[in-house]
Amino acid sequence: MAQNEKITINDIARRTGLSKGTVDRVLHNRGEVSRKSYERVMEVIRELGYEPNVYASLLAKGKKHLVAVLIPASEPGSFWELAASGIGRGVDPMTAAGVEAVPFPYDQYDIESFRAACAKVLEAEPSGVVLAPLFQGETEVFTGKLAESGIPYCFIDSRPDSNGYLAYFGMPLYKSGYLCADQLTRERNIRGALIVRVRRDRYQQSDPTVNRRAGFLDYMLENAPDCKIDNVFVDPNDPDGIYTTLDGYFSEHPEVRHIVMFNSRIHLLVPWLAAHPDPDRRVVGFDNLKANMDALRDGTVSVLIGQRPDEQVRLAIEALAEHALLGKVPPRKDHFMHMDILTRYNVEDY
Amino acid sequence: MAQNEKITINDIARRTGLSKGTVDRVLHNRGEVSRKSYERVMEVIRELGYEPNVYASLLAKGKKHLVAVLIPASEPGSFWELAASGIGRGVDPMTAAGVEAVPFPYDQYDIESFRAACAKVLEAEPSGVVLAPLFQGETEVFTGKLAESGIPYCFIDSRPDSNGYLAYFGMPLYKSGYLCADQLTRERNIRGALIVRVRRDRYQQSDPTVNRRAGFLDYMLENAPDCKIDNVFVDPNDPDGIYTTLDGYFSEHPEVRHIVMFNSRIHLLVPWLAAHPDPDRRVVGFDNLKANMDALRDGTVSVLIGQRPDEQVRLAIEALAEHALLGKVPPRKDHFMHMDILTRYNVEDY
DNA sequence: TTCAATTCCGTGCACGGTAACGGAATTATT
DNA sequence: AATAATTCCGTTACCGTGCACGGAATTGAA
Repeated sequence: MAQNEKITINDIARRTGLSKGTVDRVLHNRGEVSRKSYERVMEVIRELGYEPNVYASLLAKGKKHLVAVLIPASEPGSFWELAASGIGRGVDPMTAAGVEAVPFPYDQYDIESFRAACAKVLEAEPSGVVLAPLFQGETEVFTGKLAESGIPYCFIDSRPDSNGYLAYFGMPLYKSGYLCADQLTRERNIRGALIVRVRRDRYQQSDPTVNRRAGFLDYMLENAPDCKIDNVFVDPNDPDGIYTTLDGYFSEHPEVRHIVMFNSRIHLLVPWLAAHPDPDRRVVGFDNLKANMDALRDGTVSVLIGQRPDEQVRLAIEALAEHALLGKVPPRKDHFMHMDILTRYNVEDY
Repeated sequence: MAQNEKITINDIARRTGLSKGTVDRVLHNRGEVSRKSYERVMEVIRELGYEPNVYASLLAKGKKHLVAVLIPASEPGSFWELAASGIGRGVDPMTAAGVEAVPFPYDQYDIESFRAACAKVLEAEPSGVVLAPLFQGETEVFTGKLAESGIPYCFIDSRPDSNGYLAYFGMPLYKSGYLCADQLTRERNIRGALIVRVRRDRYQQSDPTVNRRAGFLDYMLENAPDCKIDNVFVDPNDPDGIYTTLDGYFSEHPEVRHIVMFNSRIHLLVPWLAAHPDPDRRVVGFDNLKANMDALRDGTVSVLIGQRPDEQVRLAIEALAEHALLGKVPPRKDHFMHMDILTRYNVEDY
């Protein structure tokens, strides 16, 4: 494959009668070049269509690009563990291109640990940052600092109203509630559905669950207005409480069958569900945690809606890498990812 | 970020008392090295955990790696157009790493054009080949030649029984028929279903459709043994014929409602479906062609099962790139990809 | 006009690896 | 033992960029 000869800065130097040192100064516009020479060089660059040789550049400055990934610590079986798995995966070709992604974990329930992680990130002087905006105010403070330092950043999972980010990768949250409702209501005349929420929701509402619930309720309003919809609250750390809560509710409301949760914790209901089998009940939850997928396999959960958090992380890293390496800016800012419908028949290869 | 110092071939040269020329010869085992020196070098390499610097290597040999993608010409709106779109996308970080993927299209109905494309690929001396085994015999001949030349290759879409490939990326075909049946039979007592096949199937059975049909029939046998299942054959190039065929069948069998196709051509049925709306009818097809997705949006098709052909191509290219650049061999050979369930509620962001 | 201060630019080494070339050391041949 | 043939290995010139250093050219001040 005889490519058309790649042109180098030497070619440009020769063409302009200048030296490669000067051409280099122009390319990285770090001054010390007369206006006349500058323009002449730029002209020839455009004319010949010069493109820098990435390996040579990388080799010369011997610098690896660091992409910091600022997400909650990945406790085993948690949603953020899935996200974290996107850091290593699929990034190998990029590693070869001189990009290294490094996680900066923090405790998602402790704002102080978030602040500490942010400080560490700034200290590491990364070429880019991937983060999930869990703490709204603090996130704003941090991204402000990033902007000051000229460090680009991408959001995943959710997205604040600000505007300075390079790109966002996440599920369309409102629509996912809609989809969820459609999967729950296969039958025409659904009588009732129960929304199970974790107790924390009452105080600290997370963006994803709020939006999903909104989409869900709108769908039901449009398509099943007569359906009774109830809410119960449970404590994730109290399995017995969950069991008795469900027992209590369903003994009072035998006409209600279907169950939905808008966070990733549907697996918490498995003990009760397994103890009260009902082939006509539909149970819909979110996210492909291992425990959730197991529940899908044994039939206690009907459908999971997945969003591939690992892909979100990977794409965000890629976007930042391309920005760092080639100066590329993604054509769109907001990338709403596909919502995967998981059933027992397609969960195996997920 | 002060990394632990990267060790270079110079370090190894110093440690062994040899020169970097010798170390290089060992690394690429191109002979002219005494057994003793060879082993000494290998020992130190292991000891220090040497890893070659990819950019330096790439820069020095100034060679781009070529990955040939041997798939049918991407006619607009066809399945292979989707696959071809994976060639450019997401490969950018790899382009930076010195890998270029180039399509070698051929006519999927003309074995001669396939042979010609194969010849071109061999001539181009690629570092790897991605191909879909449409012509069984000829594919075997070609992969034999690749093996002779030591060129690794990956299959996508489908996979022959041979064993020399580096990796395979595709949908689990049999299981996809199973999934398809589950999506078709939401209701308990389904009366009948119609399988629409393209006429060519009778003579040249493609692997994917055969396997899908097998999975479908097995599911029905297990879960809905009383369901009547019929087959009709249509000619893709004769829209009127399709219309009258369906008209004819359904006037004779009003009790049958649901329709399924195992190739990517479900969109061929849209004119008839649109003219005969039925809210209780379920129509399931495969692959996210634009025409199919449009049918999903307007409600004529209920569910599509997608396999992300672009991802398959991308992953195959990546695997070959890693092999070429770093000598990595994928841990598994067979990668069965997730089957996406598409409905009108999640088709937008696909 | 002369010398100092800027501004601008060329030179040359480094980055880590590749591969051609030729020479030293070893072995084979007469 | 002398010469030829091998085997083995070191040297060296790249690949295209980045960047420090120093010097030439230009401008300013005296």
